[in-house]
Amino acid sequence: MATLQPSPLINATSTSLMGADASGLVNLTPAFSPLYQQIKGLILQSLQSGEWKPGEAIPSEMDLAARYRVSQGTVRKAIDELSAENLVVRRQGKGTFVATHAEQQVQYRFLKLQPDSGNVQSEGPAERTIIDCKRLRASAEVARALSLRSGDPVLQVRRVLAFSGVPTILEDLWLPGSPFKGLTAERLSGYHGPMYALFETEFGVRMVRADETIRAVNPDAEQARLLLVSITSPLLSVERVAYTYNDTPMELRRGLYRTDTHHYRNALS
Amino acid sequence: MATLQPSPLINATSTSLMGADASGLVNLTPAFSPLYQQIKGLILQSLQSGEWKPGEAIPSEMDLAARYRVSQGTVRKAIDELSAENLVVRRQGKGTFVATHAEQQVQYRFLKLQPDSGNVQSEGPAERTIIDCKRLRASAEVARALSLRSGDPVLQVRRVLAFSGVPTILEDLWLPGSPFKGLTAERLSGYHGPMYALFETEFGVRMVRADETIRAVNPDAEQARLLLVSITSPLLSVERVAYTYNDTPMELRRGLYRTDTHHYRNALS
DNA sequence: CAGTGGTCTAGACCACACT
DNA sequence: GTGTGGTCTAGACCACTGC
Repeated sequence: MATLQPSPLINATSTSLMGADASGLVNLTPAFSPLYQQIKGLILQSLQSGEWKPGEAIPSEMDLAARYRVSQGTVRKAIDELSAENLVVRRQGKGTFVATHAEQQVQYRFLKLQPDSGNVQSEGPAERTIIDCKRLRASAEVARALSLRSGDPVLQVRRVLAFSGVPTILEDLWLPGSPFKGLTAERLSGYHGPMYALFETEFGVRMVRADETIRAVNPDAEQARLLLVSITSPLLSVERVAYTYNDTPMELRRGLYRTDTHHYRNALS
Repeated sequence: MATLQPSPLINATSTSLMGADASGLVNLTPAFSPLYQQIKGLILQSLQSGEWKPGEAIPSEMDLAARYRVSQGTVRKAIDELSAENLVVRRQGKGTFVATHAEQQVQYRFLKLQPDSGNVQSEGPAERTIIDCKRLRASAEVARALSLRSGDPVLQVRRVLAFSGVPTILEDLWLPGSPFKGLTAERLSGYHGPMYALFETEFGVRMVRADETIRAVNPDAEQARLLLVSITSPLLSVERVAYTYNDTPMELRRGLYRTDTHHYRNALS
């Protein structure tokens, strides 16, 4: 747990010092970024490298300020942004913690489907059924989404989520083969809790961001069978690409949602 | 443009002063809020009351600090939050401006439908056709969404948006009657630009936030006719409630989106 | 050039959580 | 009590905009 300053920080000015800056940070005017952004980048590196793991506390603001030789306020601003991006969670009086999908509060953060009446809590947990889990070669489409090459090994998972016995979500997932080596249907079935939490603890992969593309479609015969609907039923198609740190895509997920008792909720601001 | 301090600000402590606080702000410990939150509330009031109109600059941080008798940093934190909520826009070197739907950059901020290939810009503006615009009494459902009473006067608008000649969006809107007195089909047809921009300039109603409920549905006969699709085509149903300041609902909008050449895009974080 | 928002620091004190 | 994040202040300087 070395706390050496990893590399010289670059300040925004060419010649003058700022405030009571004690570390003599200097910079050429062009190609620069604010100090707190650089600090944010350094913290991000430590998050990526696994120096602090999901659920753990990161060093206090004072410690980080000492480590990077900047003021507490600068560290604070860096952490503020990380907190706004849901990468860390601040808890007054306790510390700042690496965000995790395993917490009760933010479980299923990426799942926007809600029951029409009542809330997500009142509904109880989804009943999960793994339909399939196999290793195969990436198609061109999957490869593009995951930034792989066509033919690279990928893992494909198909599962159904049911609420109160009603199958509501049919999902196909594609995961890059190497980071998820060792993932099996048994592993998935045996785990109770969010899938992204399992990814964190078992494979060290933390999803931080995702993009969804939504369409209205009709299911094919097998999809209709698994969701117990007719092939003429309109369904929501939700294609998600989920990213780890560094905007690295780590999952392609195609969901089919029944929206007769549930709806996709989105807040615009 | 009076700059009197509107009301005594309440500080977080009971007896001691904070820092070099010169205004002697005092408070009982229970029932409090941070100073910058109170400042934010005061700025919000001025935004609501129309003291500063969309597109205009609000006073500088220094001016506001003097007006409210707090430090610049406290005003800054208040404005930071307003900026994060898209209520104001900061422009370095120029000032802080009341956000507006009329700006080129953030036009159609609430419209998440995008062409499958290319971006929103490359597509060019939508061709708009007002189908209907009439005054009527709020149904129970509409009344609930708009926080009105059943039977209260509302305005209903139906329109179609087409891209490259292809009708893609069919929208029904309901607006509370009193704030939008004087809105007619001609007014809407004659206006080129975002509808929410017209609401700002003509009716002083600024939409700041919205919730969308999304489902997959089939159109009825008339909807299918207007969108040039069959009644078996799956369509995206997007029901939106848009809010002004103070979480006051000011619009109910039901959209039917064709998703054969477009898709609903959502970023999760 | 002056004025604006943006960055950085330093120090004080508050609210909260644990021990 | 000690340590954490949270608030508030004051002052300095930087970066950008427009006169």
